[in-house]
Amino acid sequence: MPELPEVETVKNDLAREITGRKVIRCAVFDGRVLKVSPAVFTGALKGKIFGRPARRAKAIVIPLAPDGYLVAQLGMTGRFFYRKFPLSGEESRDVKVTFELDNGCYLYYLDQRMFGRLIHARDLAEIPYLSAAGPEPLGDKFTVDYLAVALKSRKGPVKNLLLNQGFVAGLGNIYACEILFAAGIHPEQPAGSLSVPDLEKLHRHIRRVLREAIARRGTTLRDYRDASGKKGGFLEAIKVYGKKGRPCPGCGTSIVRIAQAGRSTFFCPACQKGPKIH
DNA sequence: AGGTCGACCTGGCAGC
DNA sequence: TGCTGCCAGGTCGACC
Repeated sequence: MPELPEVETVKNDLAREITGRKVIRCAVFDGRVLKVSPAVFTGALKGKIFGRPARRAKAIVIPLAPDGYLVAQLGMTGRFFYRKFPLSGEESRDVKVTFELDNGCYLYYLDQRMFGRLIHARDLAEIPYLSAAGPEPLGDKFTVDYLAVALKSRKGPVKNLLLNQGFVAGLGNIYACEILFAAGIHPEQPAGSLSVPDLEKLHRHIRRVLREAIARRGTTLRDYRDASGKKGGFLEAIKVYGKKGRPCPGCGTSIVRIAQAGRSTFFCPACQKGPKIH
């Protein structure tokens, strides 16, 4: 489900609500979202105080006092829900882990498909996903020069490289499609064959699309919710993702769906020319 | 080493 | 009304 803008939104919500709160009780309802046994996990979390949550790639990193971290990878359908009152009945269907806090409120981790993980770590270096993540697209290290070097000699389609977290951290299927549409770049264009103007456009639109999506609190296609249970507002700004057969907002041509590396790609064959090398 | 594919899960929806 | 097959915001390990 969640790509950078959605994770950033949830992280900001959590920062407001749980920073400085102590975990009074922790209960696990399905250990498959953990990497250790429920007993080990709850033992590690009980009595800890949440520091201010941060985001790295698509992970939420919550420092714990006096030591350690809680790292959440939301996968496709993982989500946090912060509430003053306990969930009940239908609401609690996908609840996997519950944290009772010292202000009487509850933090829930829910996950329908259970591709997400809650990880307790003493040190962030223990988590390969974090070590392997490339530069943050909204950070200082993500420059046009970085793009030029990183893409050089890459033969694969540019769309696939955008999804590679080691190349740039945080993009997923929705924003990769939207960014390429905004930049006018064909998703099958070999990454290494992009011109300098294309690299500049790609860089600019990666940042612009992500910033706008964060401002609108992410995209809800179906499952995504923020930490108070609300949908994101970027759906109305989506131009191509999920819009096969609908007219391109730029030129009216029908949006096309193809599969790349086993995942759907949506694009406008008229506005996104190429691939130039075939 | 770069790139692709299936597996991991549950559930909603289209089509028959 | 079933039933079947396809699809889904991600990541990982196996393989070519």
